[in-house]
Amino acid sequence: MQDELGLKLTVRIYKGEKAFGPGMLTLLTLIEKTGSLHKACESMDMAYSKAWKMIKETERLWGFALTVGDAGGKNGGGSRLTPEGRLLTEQYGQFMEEVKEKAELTFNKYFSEEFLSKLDKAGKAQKGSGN
Amino acid sequence: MQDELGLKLTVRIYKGEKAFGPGMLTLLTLIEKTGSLHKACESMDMAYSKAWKMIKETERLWGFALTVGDAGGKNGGGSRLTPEGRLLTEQYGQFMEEVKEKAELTFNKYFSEEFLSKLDKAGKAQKGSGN
DNA sequence: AAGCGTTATTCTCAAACAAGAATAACGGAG
DNA sequence: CTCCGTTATTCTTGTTTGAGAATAACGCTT
Repeated sequence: MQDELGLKLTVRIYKGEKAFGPGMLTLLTLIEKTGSLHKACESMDMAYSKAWKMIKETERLWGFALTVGDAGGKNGGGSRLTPEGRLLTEQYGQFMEEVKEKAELTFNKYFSEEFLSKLDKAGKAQKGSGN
Repeated sequence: MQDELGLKLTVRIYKGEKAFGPGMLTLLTLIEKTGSLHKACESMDMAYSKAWKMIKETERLWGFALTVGDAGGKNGGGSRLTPEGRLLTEQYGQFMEEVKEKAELTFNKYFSEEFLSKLDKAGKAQKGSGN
């Protein structure tokens, strides 16, 4: 059996350069959930160094910190979101969700069974034609 | 404030693997316009070999040809879209356009001036932001 | 003081990706 | 019958990407 048709959307916010995308959403969400950049990286299977660079770069672009971290202490330390980090994460998340929902509906409209069978027919019609 | 905030959407159709995206749209559109894969590649500054591989791979996934080409002849030959190729290109193009339009509206709703100033305030509320 | 788990930072190495060269075949035009 | 511009195909090379190691500092806990 053939694979079903599916849609994948990537929603990125730019500020000249790329300023926020799905990777940051996952990362910051996991930092908030786990309280640690280290654990967040493990969860999403991303190298710590990469995550750290991503965050630094994003912070540079926005001009404010998204996370704050402490090394040492009870559990070795940890990271948490700044208010701006939390706000941005939340807003982007909701935005992306809404866009995806709408896109999914639009997708079903354009790539319906009807269209697919039309595609199929076009294929059959093509037998020995010299367009 | 420096650069304005902007949105970039990538809309990809999957059939298990990636089956159609913005690159194919541009490529096929240019083939239709120029009548040649060679010229299309030049126009969009893409290596011929890469474009050719992309097309082959996409055709494999869909199970039908998207382009047909002739080597030799009056102008050296050329390529054109099959009916399915044309249909798919058109449909994806319209779909993508509609999704982008809607997403743009949603973007303006979520990343309004109001939200941006809220973000700014959150930043000010944060004490010594010695980043 | 040693150990632990973390943040922070830089470096090295391999894999993925894309560009461009090289080669062959084709068929009309000069 | 060679030249031209194309399709078609593979190979080499350089760039970009990301993973993981290495190193240091930190502050609880034992």
